[in-house]
Formats: sequence, structure tokens, C-alpha cells
Amino acid sequence: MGRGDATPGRRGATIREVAARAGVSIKTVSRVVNNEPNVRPATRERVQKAVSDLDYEPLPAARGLAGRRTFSIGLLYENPHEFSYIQRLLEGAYAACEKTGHALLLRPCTDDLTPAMVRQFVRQTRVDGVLLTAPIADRPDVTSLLVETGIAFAQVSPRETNPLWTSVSPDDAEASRALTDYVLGLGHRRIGFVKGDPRHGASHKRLAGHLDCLHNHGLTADPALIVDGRFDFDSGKRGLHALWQVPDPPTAIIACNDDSAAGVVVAAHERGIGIPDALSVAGFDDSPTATHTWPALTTVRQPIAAIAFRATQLLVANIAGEPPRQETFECDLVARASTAKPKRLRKTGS
Amino acid sequence: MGRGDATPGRRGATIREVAARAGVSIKTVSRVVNNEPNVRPATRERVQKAVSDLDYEPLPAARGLAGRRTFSIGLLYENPHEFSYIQRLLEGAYAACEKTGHALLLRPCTDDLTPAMVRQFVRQTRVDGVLLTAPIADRPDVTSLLVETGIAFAQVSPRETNPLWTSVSPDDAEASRALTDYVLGLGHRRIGFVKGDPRHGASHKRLAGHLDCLHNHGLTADPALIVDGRFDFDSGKRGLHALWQVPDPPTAIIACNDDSAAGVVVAAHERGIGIPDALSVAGFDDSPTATHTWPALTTVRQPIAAIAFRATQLLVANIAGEPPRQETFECDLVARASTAKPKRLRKTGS
DNA sequence: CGCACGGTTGACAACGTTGTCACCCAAGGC
DNA sequence: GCCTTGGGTGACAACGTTGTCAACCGTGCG
Repeated sequence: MGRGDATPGRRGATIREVAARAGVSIKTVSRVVNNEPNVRPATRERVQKAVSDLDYEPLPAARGLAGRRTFSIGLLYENPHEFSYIQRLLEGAYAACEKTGHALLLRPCTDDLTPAMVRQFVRQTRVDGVLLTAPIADRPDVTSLLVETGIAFAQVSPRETNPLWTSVSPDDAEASRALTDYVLGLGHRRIGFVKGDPRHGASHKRLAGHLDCLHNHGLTADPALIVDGRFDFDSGKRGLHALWQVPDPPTAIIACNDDSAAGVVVAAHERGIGIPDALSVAGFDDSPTATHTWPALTTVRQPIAAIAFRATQLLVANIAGEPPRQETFECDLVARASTAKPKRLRKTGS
Repeated sequence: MGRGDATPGRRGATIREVAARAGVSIKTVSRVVNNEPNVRPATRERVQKAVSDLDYEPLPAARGLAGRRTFSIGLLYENPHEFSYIQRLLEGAYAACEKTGHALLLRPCTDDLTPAMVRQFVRQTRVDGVLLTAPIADRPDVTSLLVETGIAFAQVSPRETNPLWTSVSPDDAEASRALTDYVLGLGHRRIGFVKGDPRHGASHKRLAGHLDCLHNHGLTADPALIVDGRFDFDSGKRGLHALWQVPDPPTAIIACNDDSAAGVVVAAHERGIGIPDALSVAGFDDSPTATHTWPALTTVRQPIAAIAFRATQLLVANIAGEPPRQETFECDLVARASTAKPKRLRKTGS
């Protein structure tokens, strides 16, 4: 196979062919394709016709080699327990990239991510910018590396925002307040809380919102009702067992995400605790899990695809010279069958 | 910002710097890096030292532009209802790519995928090969486009294998036989079956294996007990409702994947049908859903990450000149609490 | 009428790598 | 001892695009 064999369809048209067809230089084609100024309207039109005639699209690899931009952005994520979360995130980021003509390069990470690994990634791929998802978004070693190397980035759901950096988050504290308020409104007074992975900002914000809401209602939180969790199903099960050993167990449990709430539900079933009669359960995120458990979970819908979409948009804008922005998305309470008014009579003790 | 500004760390060393340090030409460095023959051992060592000293890694974009290979492979997938499936698939494919030094480029697709879209993808990215996952793996227009353009590909779980193409699949028929055999062994004789998405080969193979097993046991399948499904939770719910309207309803239901099995379980709960006392339920895949429902689902573990890993390996080997291979992976029966012996007494009729 | 100026355009180098080809040299055959 | 052979090596073009810079316009001003 020689170098110049033109397997039909494999190679697209090049900028030279477009230039020849339009009767201009390749540089002018480049100008038109990149929407640069100083091209006469008539020339621009002629080039555009040639472009569409030949179905020309610039080759990203060549662009990246020659120019400053590669039209690609990287997505760093740590595979969480909740598969649907990263999948919906990916969906939003991909949609935004497709719209702006950028490629999306995935970089799955693990807990032992080092800045050197991030450096290798940006060097190899030459991405124009990077999307950092929680909990990587909160790694100071990663963010400072990116700042030093001058690579734009956007944080998705960081623990805290920085006016110098682009970030997009759900309003976790408010969502948690709303959920707690709803549960209180049903009449519950002893509410258990299963925390999330402490490396995620969302875990802290959701707990803070919960405590805040209790406080607003003139209630004080019982520390015994707040137990550790890790966002996964098993920690939900452990959470229920722990909370059921408390002398005066809760009549409702809020878990920091739907997967752990599902764990609470299943552990309750196993113990013969009826839901929602003997125990109300609520989660966060409105993942598929929320509707696939029985009974379906009351939860707070986190528009993660929209958040990722917006973060990608803002990142691209930031690369183009716009100032960084910090945005917050509202969450919607979704009441389902896993929560109800507490029954008057209930047995206490272990 | 001028062109030559050397922001520290942003750019890695180039082949020219390595060549200068090793006292050879850039071509020799290229030979060493690409493991080509005809380099004196002493020279090779010297170059390798320079490479590691400077932490040199060839730039994929430049390689792709100059050479025939881009060291990247594409993954075409249609976002299924089951998020964990694609996530585990991605995990396996990424692991294999990392090992062989390839980049993995995602291309999420929808039902309305056209060959033109695939062509644009391979043109733009210049991937060396493509991983086709079900149901895209069975699209003749896509495969013939790839054959025409001479781009290597591997099929994951195709409907049928082709000796000329690389493919890796679970042994769906055998897995289904084993599952049906297990359910029959419990004593069930009327077994409902909720089919999967008809576009997936797995759906047909799983039904075929089921019928085959019934036949082997000298039983004939009741057509009324075989209902349509789409691999999603809701079709599982619909499946239960449909099967419960049959005059003599089944004592066990096999659904074509765990999500639809979860739908069967929840619909049964809603109707007050006890599981597994009044109804046994089983699924396929051993997804997280299987352990997150109550009771936990009996299912067949499909090693999808291993399958994707192997498919990627074989694809890379095929690109390197190895002949295509077709491989099959065994699945393991995982018995859990959702299946049990049928109770003698049960009410019949609607 | 000449000149400065800004919009328009193109020639050319550069990006970092691989493919091609020519060259050099030592070993082996006659 | 000469010629062939093939391993080892490097010079150079090529890949497809963008950045730089010079040149070419016509226009408006002095």
C-alpha cells in the first residue's frame, strides 16, 4: 500500500482542494473556516460553497499541530459508584462539545490520581481545556498544575467556588433544605441522615442544608442520627443498621444519594421494617435507582446533564477569552411513595 | 503571547531534543520509539536513555498527521437504558487501550445513526480501528462502510459472527439454558419470559437458549408466556402485568436483563405478589441493579468489562496484521433470593 | 496629485512526526 | 581483491493546517 492510495471515502477533502476549487489561497480558506475577519463577502461565499461542495472539514490533528487550539476538551472523572451520574454528565458534556465543534476526550481516574498524570494527559492530548468533576475538582494539586500551565478548566460541583475559576454546581444546600423541610412537613421529628463520600463537596453541603433547616424549625439535630456513608448502596444498608441501633430510632431517613437510599430501603425490607409505614426514606439525584426501588424514592432531582452542558459551554467561552463565571442550578423536589406521614404508634428499642 | 513562549511544563520534549541529546538523527529516535528493527543495540540504549531523561512521549497528533497510524481507536455505542453496561464496557476498553498505548475516542450514537455519521467520525478522528457495540455491531450499512474504507473493527456481542471479522461475545444461549435449567430444577413448570430489545442479538439468543432448554426437558413452551420487552425497567413492569393476565400465570419469570427483571419485581410488589414465595424472578447481566432490588436477583453474570477488554486487544492485534478472531466468554449463574421453589398452593385466574 | 492607511490576499515557514530513499560500511561469495 | 548484499543511519519531503509577514489594493486626506 503506497502512501498516496486514495481509498474512496477514507480521506476527506483537504484545504488545498477547497482553495483550488474556490480559486483562492489556502490561507483564505482557513480564514473563512475559522470565521476570521477581513475576507470580502463575495470571496467568503465562494469559499463556503467550495467547502460544502467538497464536504470539507478541517482535520483536528493538523489544526492542533499547527495552531494554538486543538478544539478538544478533556473530561477528568473518577468512576463513582453511581454509574448513571457519570453517564448523564457525559451526555451533557458531549452535547455541548458537539454543538461547539469540540472533541471530548475522556480520562477516567482513580483515587490515586497524581498531578503528573494530569500533566501527561494535557501534554499528550493538547486539549484546550479540562472539565474537572467532583471530587477531582477539589484537588488543589490538580488545579494549581492547570493554573501554572495556563490550561483553562471548569469545575463541576466543586466543594467551594473561586471567582477566578469557572464552575457550575447544583444548589445542594438549598435542595437539602427543601427535602428536609418536606420531611418535617410530613410530621417527622426524628430524622436520620446518612452522609455521603466526604471527598465530595455535595456531601457537606447536603448535611449543612439539612442541619440548617432543622435549625430554622427550632429543632436541634441529634448527633446519633447522623451516620457516615460513601454514596454507595452498601453504606446505605450499614446506615440503616446503625440508625436502628439508636435507642429512639428515626421515623425517616435521608440518605445523601439515591444509591445509598436504596441501600436503606433494602436493609429495611430485610429487617421487616415497612416503608413508608414504619420508616420514610429519601435520597438525592433522582437517578434511575430512585424509580427502580420499591417503593419509589422521594428525592431531589439534580439536573446533572444540564449542569455538565453549561459547564462545557462556559469552559469553551472561557477559552475564547470570556471571563470565568460561577453558576448554580436549582434542584426539584420529587415526592414519591417512599415517604409518608409517620404512624402514631411504633415500637421503640432495638 | 508569541508562538515560541515555553510555558513551563506545557509542552513536552520533542523528538529533535531527544535526537540531539542522544547524538543521533530524529529518524533513529523514531525507530527506537516505534520498536523498529535495524538499530544497533548500543544506539538503541543511548536513545532510550535520552527518552527517559527528557520524559519524551511522541505527540499523537503529529504521529497521526505524518504516519499511517494514529494510535487511537473509536468506540461507537448506543446509550442503552442500562447505564452500568456501557460504563463497564468503557472500563474494559479503556484498560486495554491504556495497556497498548492507544487513545479511546467515544462516539455516543442514537437510533438514527447513519453511515455518513460514521464516515465523518473516522475521517475526523482518523482512528486506527473501531469498536462496534450491540446493536450497532449488527448494522450492515455500518460494517460495509468500514469494510469499504478499510478500517479495522471489532464487534462486541453481535447477533451473528463472521469469520472475516473480529468479534467477542458472551455465550448468551448457554447462559440462558443454564438459567432456565436452574429455574426448572427448582420445580417451576410455567415460566414466563420477558424478551429484550429485538435489535440486540442477545435478546434472540437468550430466548433461543430458554426454548432449547425447555425442549431438552421434554417441555413445550406456552406462547402466551413469552412477552415483548425492551431491556428497560418499564417493559419489565408491563411484562408482569401482561403475564398476570394469562389464565394460568407463571410461577417464575425470566427477564432478558436485570433492569427489566427489576421492573417485574416492583410491579409484583405493587400487586402484592410475594417474591419469591408467589413468584420467582431472574434476570441477566448481574448489573448493580441485581443486588439493589429486594429481594436480590438471581441472574447470570456477563463479564462485559473482560469482553470489551478482549475485543479491544483483538482489534489492536488485527490492526497490527493478525487475522480476525471470534471469541466467546462463559457466563456464571448467580443464584440469589429472588428465586425459590414454587409453593404448592396458589390461586389461579385473573 | 502623492501619500498614508486599512482592508484583503497570498507566499511561506512552522508544528512534530513518519515514509522514502540514498548513503555508508562491514561481511561474505567468487 | 572485487563485487554484492544487507544492516545501520540520516537527509529530506510530506502530512494538513495555522501564524507571520509582506504585498497589493482602493480610498481619503493633505
